[in-house]
Amino acid sequence: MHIIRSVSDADLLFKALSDPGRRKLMDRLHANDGQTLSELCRYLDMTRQGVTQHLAVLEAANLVAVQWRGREKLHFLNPVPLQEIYDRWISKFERLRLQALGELKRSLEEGSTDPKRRSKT
Amino acid sequence: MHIIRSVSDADLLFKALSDPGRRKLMDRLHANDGQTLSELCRYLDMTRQGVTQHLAVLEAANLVAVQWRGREKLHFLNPVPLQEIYDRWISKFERLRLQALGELKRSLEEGSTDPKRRSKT
DNA sequence: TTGACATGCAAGTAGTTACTTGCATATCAT
DNA sequence: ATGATATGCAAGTAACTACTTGCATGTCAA
Repeated sequence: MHIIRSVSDADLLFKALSDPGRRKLMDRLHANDGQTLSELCRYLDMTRQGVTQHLAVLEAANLVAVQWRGREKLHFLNPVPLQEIYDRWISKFERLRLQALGELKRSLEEGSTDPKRRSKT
Repeated sequence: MHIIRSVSDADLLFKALSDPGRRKLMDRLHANDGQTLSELCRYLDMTRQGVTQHLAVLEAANLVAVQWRGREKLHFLNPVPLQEIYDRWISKFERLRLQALGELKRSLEEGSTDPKRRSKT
């Protein structure tokens, strides 16, 4: 008995990026934006339907936008959601990282105590 | 018949971040680093075992490090892998984003053509 | 030493995900 | 018009994920 799952923007975004095939599609579009479905199929070892479904996930996460040209579907990257990941997740933890680096440096200079292993006094 | 799934570092990392409960744990640790398992359990509406398993995924992705103090298991954030996401995924697409902003600005100033919707001539 | 606390390990399960196959539809070129 | 191309939609399935329950183990405090 699971409770219902959240479907926030962040969820769609991280879920979309959690598959190596989808990340590969992002990479291929980064190398050459605006490719058709058939073109993108060449890079992945699966059926066209599989690729279609992966692209649909990327679209749902707003990482890829499509534009029709006749019978062809062109795919374009939208880098904005990635920036949101940075703002929400990377930059927030950046301070912590620099702080940890500082502590490491300091403890190395002082020569002894590991900053994480201080006793409970 | 699936082929075997990749288990690269990037995969562990994105998979770890793809669950809202695990992201919540990261947030709680960000607010207060070094909490025990029992403390972290208070924030999530699931059994201790569920939380344990989520923390194990974060550990496997190297996002959380543990340290034992008697019978208590303390959890500490490691922000370094997040930086790797930035280097590999965000910064790479940053140029594209700025470029798109520039094109948008230009096309707004010129007043007419949407840069993505140019005809095939 | 005993009981309460903090945690681990193993097995079971419902729901989700990542595919597949098969068929239908629209567009382009001749 | 006809065939080749580009794609969509629906249903089926194996593997995976996110949990749960039950029991075992180690540590602390009186």
